[in-house]
Amino acid sequence: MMTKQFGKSGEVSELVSSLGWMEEDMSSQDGDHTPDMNRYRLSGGGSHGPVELGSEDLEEEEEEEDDDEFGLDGEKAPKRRGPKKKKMTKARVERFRARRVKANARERSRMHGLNDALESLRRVMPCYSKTQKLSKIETLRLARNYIWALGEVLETGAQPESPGFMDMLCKGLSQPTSNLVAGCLQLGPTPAIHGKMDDKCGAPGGGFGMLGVSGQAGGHPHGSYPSPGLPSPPYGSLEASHLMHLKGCKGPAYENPSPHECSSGTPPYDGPLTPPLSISGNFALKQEPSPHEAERNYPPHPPPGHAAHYLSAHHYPPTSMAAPAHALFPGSRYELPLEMAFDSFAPPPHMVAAQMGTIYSE
DNA sequence: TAGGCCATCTGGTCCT
DNA sequence: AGGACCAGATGGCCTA
Repeated sequence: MMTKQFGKSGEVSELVSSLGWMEEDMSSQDGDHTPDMNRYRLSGGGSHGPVELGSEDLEEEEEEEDDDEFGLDGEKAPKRRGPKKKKMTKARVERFRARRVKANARERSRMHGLNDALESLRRVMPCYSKTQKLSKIETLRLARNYIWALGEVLETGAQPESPGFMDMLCKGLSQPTSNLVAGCLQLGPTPAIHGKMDDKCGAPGGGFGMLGVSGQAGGHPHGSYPSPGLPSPPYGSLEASHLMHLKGCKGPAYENPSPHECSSGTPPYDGPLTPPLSISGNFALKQEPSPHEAERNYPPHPPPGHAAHYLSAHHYPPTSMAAPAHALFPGSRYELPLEMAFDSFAPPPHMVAAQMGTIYSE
């Protein structure tokens, strides 16, 4: 591996020159992460890095041709099979570098495209905030749940403000994300959210329903996760006793879909989170394409019929969440009257369906 | 300070 | 040969 020391002056100069081409490469990039780039030039300690592509590679290749018959302990090793490696001439090294530089640039832009797509996904999630971005994994999980939940709405005519809706949304999400979603979905029809959806979750001073979720003082069974991006806790006043209990409604659909689902550090879903109180009206959010999307000329959404068909045919997440959600939320589990719990901002199901048509027909 | 999240580089694999 | 995709490695930033 990279156990070789830079002892020879030739190697050092080669290293310097190889840093030079990196310099060129990086300066040609968008520059957002220039500090990050520098570390690759300077570290040289990692298992990767431009250093490896310099003359060292060249020398290693040449040495290999002489030495690779011998193992580490000097014993005769079997001859390497396959075509003999071509000599790394200067020209080949240069071509290799150039290709690597291009590949890096492509990979960067590919990942940027992926991030753009993720960002546009965030914007159609029930809880979108510029200041408090969902992580990638949470975005995907919430998207899955959202599709599932909307499918339920279309399929069964269930109320999107029904008790199960938020449970479906929060299924498998981390506690902070669940709290965030819960807080967002309780936004009332205030100018703060009508005016701008870019920071719904951060709408200060009300708009939130009177029923908090996982209140700081005592609310959530798993503790409170005040979200940094939230100016004030929108989830404040609901007693823990008003929250659903995991045991009460834990069924097949509430089990974590797969043991791998939360492998990236997110705690496994271990209970229903908060009582769904209202929907913030994100359904009515008309999305504007991001600059990147506009550039890319994304194909149009499928027609409403297609969407409805898809949702109805696949209204469960593609994992083991197989039970109809509405079957899992029998009756009221809340001690508060519905008229208190659901604010008027929640769109009725037919509006939801209509809005889905609007979204898909854009 | 540990842990989570992220951007980036890199080499491997598959495909055209 | 070259591009797309992927996963591993690395280190920075942020937060509890």
